[in-house]
Amino acid sequence: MYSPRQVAKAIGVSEASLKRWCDRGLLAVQKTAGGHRRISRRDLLSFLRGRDHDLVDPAMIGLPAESGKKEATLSQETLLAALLSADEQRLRGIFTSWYLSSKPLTRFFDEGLGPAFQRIGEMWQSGEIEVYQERQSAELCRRALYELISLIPDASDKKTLALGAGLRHDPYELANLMVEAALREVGRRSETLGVNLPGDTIAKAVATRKPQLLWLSVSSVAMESNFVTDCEIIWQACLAHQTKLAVGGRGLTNARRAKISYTVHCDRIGDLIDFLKSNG
Amino acid sequence: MYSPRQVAKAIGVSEASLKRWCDRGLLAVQKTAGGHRRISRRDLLSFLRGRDHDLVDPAMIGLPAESGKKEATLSQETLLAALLSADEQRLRGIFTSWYLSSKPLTRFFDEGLGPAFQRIGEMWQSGEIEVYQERQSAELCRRALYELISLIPDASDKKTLALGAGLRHDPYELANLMVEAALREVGRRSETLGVNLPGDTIAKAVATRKPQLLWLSVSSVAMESNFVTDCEIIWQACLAHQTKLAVGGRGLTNARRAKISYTVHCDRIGDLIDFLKSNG
DNA sequence: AAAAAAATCGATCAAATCGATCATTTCTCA
DNA sequence: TGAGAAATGATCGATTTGATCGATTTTTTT
Repeated sequence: MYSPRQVAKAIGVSEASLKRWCDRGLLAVQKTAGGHRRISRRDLLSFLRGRDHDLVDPAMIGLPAESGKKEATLSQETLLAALLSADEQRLRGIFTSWYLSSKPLTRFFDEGLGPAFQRIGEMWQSGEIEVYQERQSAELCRRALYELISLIPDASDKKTLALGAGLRHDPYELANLMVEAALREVGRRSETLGVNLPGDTIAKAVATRKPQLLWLSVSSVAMESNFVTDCEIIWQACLAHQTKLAVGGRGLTNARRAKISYTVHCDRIGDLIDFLKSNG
Repeated sequence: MYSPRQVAKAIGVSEASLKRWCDRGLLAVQKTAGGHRRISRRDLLSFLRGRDHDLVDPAMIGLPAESGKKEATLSQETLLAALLSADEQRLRGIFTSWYLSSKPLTRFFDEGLGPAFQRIGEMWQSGEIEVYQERQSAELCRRALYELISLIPDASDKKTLALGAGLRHDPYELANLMVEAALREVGRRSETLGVNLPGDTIAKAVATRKPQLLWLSVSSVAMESNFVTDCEIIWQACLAHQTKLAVGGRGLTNARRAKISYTVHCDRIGDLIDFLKSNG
């Protein structure tokens, strides 16, 4: 069951109008004991059909609107299905409906999308799925993330800048995009430099752009010694420009962490956001 | 979604005229439950594309100031400047303004964007710019291309499918996105599998999805022998499923071409589109 | 279970849009 | 060129929309 606010956001009208439509009988509603309107998925759909209203996304049905713990696991299966079947429409629907639910994106990333891609990675390595399915999933996900980012209003805080980057031989872009979306959600200006970058050019970027934060995503490390050297160069640049260095990612094992310097380590994207909230 | 007033101001006509155009079906509209007209961005842009109205006030509909179609020129300097300064807004403006100008996207790609990136590649290798600038340019370009693709109306031809892919150790994604946009412009359904793909999984994708066309973009080749083997595997799969194999890209030298089989070689994206027009 | 936080209620009001009408401008073609 | 047709822009009262308010209900936290 959806609340008037959710439906209003989903189809891009004001809450007031939506309530009036309900009261006029254009959209069937059920009421709670206390008199609050609740709209069932079926009624919403038949309303959209009848009005030819494929406004924001008809795939809003993709995600249950219930709250509770079932939702995380549920959305994971839905997510996996959409990703593996290369169903772009459905995937975008899942993204936007999460965004519209006003729940923090970090939860979606840390408990939904991240685990889903971890699972896809396992399936790929075990041969359950084809490599191209993994790649196309990532491609679709990237598109959905770009769309999501564009949905989030521009940063309120124009001054502080956060940069995201990935090191050499580390092609996993999604983490950076998720971080960008999460940062933008909390009103930070954020840009993604890209992946597969040598350490010294990241250091140059820090020197030139002088970000308040640099986010380094580590998913795989090709050569251990290069990794440590790159991190050291970056760390020195961050020190020189009062840039905070946040590191994280599946590839950042404890052993590797011990060898490098950084301001903060974040296992999950939520950790990074929490860190920013408490440290300016 | 835009209201008639916003759109009227944006293109500099009276509200009354705009409403009449909607009612005559020249501009697709959706109506709210209360009967007010709402115009989607995509519908508006495809309307503008077919007529010679210019965007008097692009800001009215949230487009970058450079979105007027009169400004659609193929100035490489402008493109380069926008890319190297990481000016996303400006870049998007250049893209949309070209799209609105009704000139074929292939020209924009073959004479504008492609050469610009060739130039950026040279600047990167000669040390004129930093690696991160090259990567961020590509990142911004990817975003602009995604937006462009989403602006082009859905494929009219639902049946035929074209797939795009890049081989192992070949991370250049932009070509595939440009091809996807160009194919979509001429009404073809098109998907991008991704880059850095082994040959056998591309072959599997052909077997599973049975596309009418497979586009293989070659920008760099790491190991010559792998390249030839991969191409052969793919070619066999294409033969088995009546899939046409189109190859192209800067990395496809004459020497390499001689060693592989394919249906057609395309130096430019325009060549690929021309080939499709004459060969079903 | 109680308290705190968040969401929704119903009502009101200014602003925007509706459809229709009419004068004016632009286009078409003899 | 000039008459008729067609499109445009301006205006009207009626309706719809979006924003806001304090009071109430729902959800979350303690």
